[in-house]
Amino acid sequence: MTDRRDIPYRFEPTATAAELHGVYGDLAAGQESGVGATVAGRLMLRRIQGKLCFGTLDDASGRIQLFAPASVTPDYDCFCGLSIGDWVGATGEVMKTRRGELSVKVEDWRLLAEARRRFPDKWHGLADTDTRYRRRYVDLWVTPEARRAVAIRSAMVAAIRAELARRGFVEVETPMLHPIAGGAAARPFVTHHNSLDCDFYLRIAPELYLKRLIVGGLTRVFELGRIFRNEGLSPRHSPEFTMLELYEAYADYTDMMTLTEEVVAAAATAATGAAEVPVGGRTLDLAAPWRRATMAEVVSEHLGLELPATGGPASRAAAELRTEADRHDVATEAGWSAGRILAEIYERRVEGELWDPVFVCDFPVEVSPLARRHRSIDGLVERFEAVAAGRELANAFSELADPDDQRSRFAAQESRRRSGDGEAMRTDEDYLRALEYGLPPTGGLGLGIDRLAMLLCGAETIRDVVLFPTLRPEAGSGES
RNA sequence: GCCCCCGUAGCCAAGGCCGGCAAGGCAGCGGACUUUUAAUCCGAAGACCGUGGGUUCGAAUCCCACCGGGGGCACCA
Repeated sequence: MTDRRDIPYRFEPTATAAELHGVYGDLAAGQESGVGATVAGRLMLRRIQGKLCFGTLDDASGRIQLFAPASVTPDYDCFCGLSIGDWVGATGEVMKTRRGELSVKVEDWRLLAEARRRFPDKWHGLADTDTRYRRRYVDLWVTPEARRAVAIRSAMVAAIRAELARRGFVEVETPMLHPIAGGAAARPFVTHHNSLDCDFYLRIAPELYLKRLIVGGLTRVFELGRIFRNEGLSPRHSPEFTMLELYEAYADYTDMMTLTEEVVAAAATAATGAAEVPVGGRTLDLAAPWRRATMAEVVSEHLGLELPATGGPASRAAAELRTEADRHDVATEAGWSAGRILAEIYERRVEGELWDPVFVCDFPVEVSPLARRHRSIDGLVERFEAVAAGRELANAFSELADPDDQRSRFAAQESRRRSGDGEAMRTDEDYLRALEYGLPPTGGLGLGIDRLAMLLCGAETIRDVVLFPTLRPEAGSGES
């Protein structure tokens, strides 16, 4: 008759494992439903009893047992000869075994794909991280957390899009190939376009293009996409990662705080069922509202003394902060303002200690070349970083709209670049031209999607929320 | 770029300090078994011990270099 090794061109499952458990979970042990179903998936376990064979089939939804008596199952010997890892489609009555395991009685079956390579140990799975990342297609079958991370991340991103759509934001796509790598301080990847015969940079941020769109009259825009930074790898850094950036006309950074805490809490609830998530054995409560504090406040709290936030490089405030920096082993440079030193102490010694979500507000102007000057404090800008579980989640500001101020900020960056700072920003003349057409008051926000996914998944490394992490290419072709 | 740790069969792994025939389990192969749940039982097999050098009568084990991974530092508005 039919050759069971023949692979069909299409196959129609009528139910998933989860659906069958939902509908027939109440069957009594040993009971037959009288209803047939067709399931498909990978055979992950197999128990042969002579004239009776049990298999465990995994599909995207979960697991279902295959119950195959020799008297019922066609080509029974072939069925028993299936390997762990083979893709199988099976049709038959839904029933429960005497021991109460919901099963499909295999009255017909097809091999859908052969697993020529042996699967990892059914109990211990994959322990070698290198293999897990390089062969994610195997890892996804044997590591439940890997599948869970995919589901959580997907639900999280969907919820973010839904929240933004509900608020009237328009999703756009701006270039990834940039003639000038702008919008952040980072080293870019360089590539070359042949027919234009010029170099392009993979974007390090979409910021400058999105603000051009605010100038263009799109008053609420966002982009959710990959950006690239040619820098070191770590459990929190990947050369390519996903960023949400959004811009809202007529809004300032306080509006961005409200938006951030609401969107993040909604995403957490949608993805994990609660705004409280377990992270490293502790609980992180992401429910709004989050604490708001100035950088000077959080640093003062952490060091246990009142510290100033502003003052020129020669001021008493700067001297006082430099003393504290030295005391806490934070390196500073001559010529730094009080705010710059404060920011350095914050980044090196305080940020990692902040557990509950907090908006750390008001950064020094020198490290924020695209943010608008603070409305009441000289030397600072209206900017915040959202921090949770010691990790930076988001960065936002009241956007700098004044083209003259922006030009002088770019000039300051250029002079830094001349003195050897490879990450300083370049002047973007077209962006200045856009500002000269008029950018209304605007609030902008950047949110690290991978970092948030890490929190929601309880992941210790960014590689666990990225399907195919960047690795050095394999030298050989593979094993066996 | 620097420092530390790891690499033993398709997978999980013992052995490494203190050099002497490379344990065990899963998967795979052969056999038994009609209600199993990591099925069980019997049998046979499977290893350039990451790669290349060195020390030694003898190296998975000690030393050096390299490759790959992990962690830390630096870098990361």
